[in-house]
Amino acid sequence: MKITTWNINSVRLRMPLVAQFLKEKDPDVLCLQETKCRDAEFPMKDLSALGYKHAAINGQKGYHGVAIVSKEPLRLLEKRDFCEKGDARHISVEVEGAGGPITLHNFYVPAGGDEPDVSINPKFAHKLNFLDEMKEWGANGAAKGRVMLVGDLNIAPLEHDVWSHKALLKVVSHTPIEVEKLTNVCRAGNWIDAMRHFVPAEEKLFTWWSYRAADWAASNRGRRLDHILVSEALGGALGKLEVLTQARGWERPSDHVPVTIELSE
DNA sequence: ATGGTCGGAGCCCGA
Repeated sequence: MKITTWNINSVRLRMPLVAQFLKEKDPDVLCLQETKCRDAEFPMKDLSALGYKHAAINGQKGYHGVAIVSKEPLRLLEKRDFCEKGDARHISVEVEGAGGPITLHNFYVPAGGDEPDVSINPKFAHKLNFLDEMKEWGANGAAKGRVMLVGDLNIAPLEHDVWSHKALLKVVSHTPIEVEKLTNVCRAGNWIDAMRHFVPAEEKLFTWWSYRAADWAASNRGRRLDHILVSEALGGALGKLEVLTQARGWERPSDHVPVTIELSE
């Protein structure tokens, strides 16, 4: 089974790229973040025509929004309102894997604004609170059984998850406090970093490149903001990883690229 | 030395 996570930055605008991706890579399940539209505006007809007839959608007007689409049936489990702000940042489903049902969580963690200081930046405080709640949620049983957590976590935790560790120490997404919070999330749920299972920690690994660079590929100032975590029970099922870096060079791209994992069971 | 660019909404905000 192939599962892809992709921050699409407006699913309506990017639907031609989604179609191109699905035709080329043929994943079983696609998890999207930043869909930026209400559920009624989600391009379900286009996706259905591509063979993705099953969907679980948690959208809102203009901001955030997550969705899971699939070739095989999905069972909606929850749309959890972390931090109780009414943001559409989580959805979970059950999907049938070769070795039994899998619980799949799709997250869009708050970006956190520009200033890494909770006393002057409420968006940063929201991000840290969101991560604390994720930690509690994982510690209280969410990571038990066959569970996968994917999405844009808006944190690049390791030194080689950013183009320059030193230059980004005070830049939101790579500050020590955020890295510590995400590390605590992983510890509390015994989550396995599936991407780093395949790519050694000493190797650069990015999923996002800013729109502000004149030439994203030449400067290659990327960050690994998108993640795939699996519970211990799925650790042995990890088959293959593909980060589709070239998608950043497509016509009118998202600033994030699709990340696909294969599960053997 | 510190902009630079997107998307969606509606002439700014969030990323």
